[in-house]
Amino acid sequence: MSVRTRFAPSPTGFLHIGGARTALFNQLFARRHGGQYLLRIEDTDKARSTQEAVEQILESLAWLGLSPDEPPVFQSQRAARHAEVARELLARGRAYRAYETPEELAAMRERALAEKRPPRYDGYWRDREPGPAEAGKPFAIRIKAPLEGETVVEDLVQGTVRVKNAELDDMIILRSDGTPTYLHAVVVDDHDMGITHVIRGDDHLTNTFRQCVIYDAMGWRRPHFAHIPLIHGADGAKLSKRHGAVSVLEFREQGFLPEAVCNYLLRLGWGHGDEEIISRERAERLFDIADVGRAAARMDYAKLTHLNGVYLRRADPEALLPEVMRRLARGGLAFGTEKAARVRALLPALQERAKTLAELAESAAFAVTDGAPAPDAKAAALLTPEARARLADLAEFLSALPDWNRADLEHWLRDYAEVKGVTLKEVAQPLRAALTGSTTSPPIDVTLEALGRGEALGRMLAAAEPPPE
RNA sequence: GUCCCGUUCGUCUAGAGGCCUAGGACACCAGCCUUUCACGUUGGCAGCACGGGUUCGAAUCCCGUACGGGACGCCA
Repeated sequence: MSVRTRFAPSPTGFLHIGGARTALFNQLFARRHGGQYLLRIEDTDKARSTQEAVEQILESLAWLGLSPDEPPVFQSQRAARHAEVARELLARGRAYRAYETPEELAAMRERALAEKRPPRYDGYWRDREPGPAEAGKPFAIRIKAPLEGETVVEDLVQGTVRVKNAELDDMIILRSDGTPTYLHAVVVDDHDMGITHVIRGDDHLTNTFRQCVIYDAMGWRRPHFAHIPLIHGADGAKLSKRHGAVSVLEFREQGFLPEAVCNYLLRLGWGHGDEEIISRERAERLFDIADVGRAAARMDYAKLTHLNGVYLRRADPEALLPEVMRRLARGGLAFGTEKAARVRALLPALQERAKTLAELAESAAFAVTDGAPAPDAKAAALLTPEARARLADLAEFLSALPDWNRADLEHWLRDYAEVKGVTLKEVAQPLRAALTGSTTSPPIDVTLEALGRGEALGRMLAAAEPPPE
């Protein structure tokens, strides 16, 4: 049987980074085994599910290259089927009608907790026929869990996990309003979708036993299960907003590359020897769910950022250009083709120095301003009266160059420094301050060339003037 | 309260009884490279949670303890 996996988020909010990893593992596992990776939107909770969330999840997955191999299944549209299976279980005597109201059950649970007993349903209606008093009363359908023995799950990640059936109670599979509960809907859908491997967060591990009851009652073959650990924040607690970015789209906004995010997520909880940089293609060949660790991993933004820098350096500058332009334009900088050309010329040198697209755009900003940006404190300190005089002199010297290209510029700059009896650094740093308003930039020859003769000389002369008081 | 799961440098991990005086990566510190910043490079810091077994030999196997996480809903 061909492998089929699925990612099943509920659209009650944005897709967070932990969900993305679950999706990634599902896709990689399916690809590794030549199978399909599907998506099911678990939107049975009408009150909390939103269309915006659905769209955000789809967009997040698409950005990460984790779009499913088949159109997504919407759980809410399968309600009739869920009810049908519940009725079948009832007909087969594997489930029964229970007439307690939600309020009564809540009271029972509270009492149990107060008496320090496990809050389990007592099975009151399990072997009882409804009497005249129940006629017309709403009822929920509960499944009959086995009373003796134990349920064993061979989890691909967690290993053999077993629980005594006495620990299991008869859970509700169909609510009194006819809608299915989560546990029930998942089993029916996974079965109908032909899911062979359920790969999900380990917060579902104990749910698995209860789902097995349904599989067994229907006589359905249980899928293989793999429960992967959750991602935690830097402090070890469940990942949440206060730890920084958690939404996938937030990472995109902050300028992370999808390949870098996936590579990072892959290495979180999984490793292949000492390899750190692993392409998607390679991951599809190497990934084995059995190698995933059993302990929760902590989100490390510093490492993600480093990895992003690696991918950014390797990226094709032309592919990066539109996004950099977009960010510059959004930053309120208007510019035409001439300025765009400067950015393009600078990009290869800039991308070596940036860790994120946000940084990249920021570092390119000086090229599209009108004249040099106002110097920052360090740059201003470099523009001493002496340095300004030198800039004027240097501008005159450079204006005489027959060609304006990087190689010549470097040559003549070195020559100039030697003639003046100063180090190249003493020439380059004030020049950098004049051109970029900053003490850091790509190599000075590259910067000069990218700005173009007119703009570069103009900025030098402007900086040569005494600063306004 | 009951049940389930986990624990190797600060973080992510390699490690499947001798190859481990525990390897790599990020972060951090110091040096080198250098026109700045990055990159690169050299070196450093730092870990098998604890206690018992088993064994000639344990990070690796077993048991307990501690600590962390998760589940116990007519939520998903």
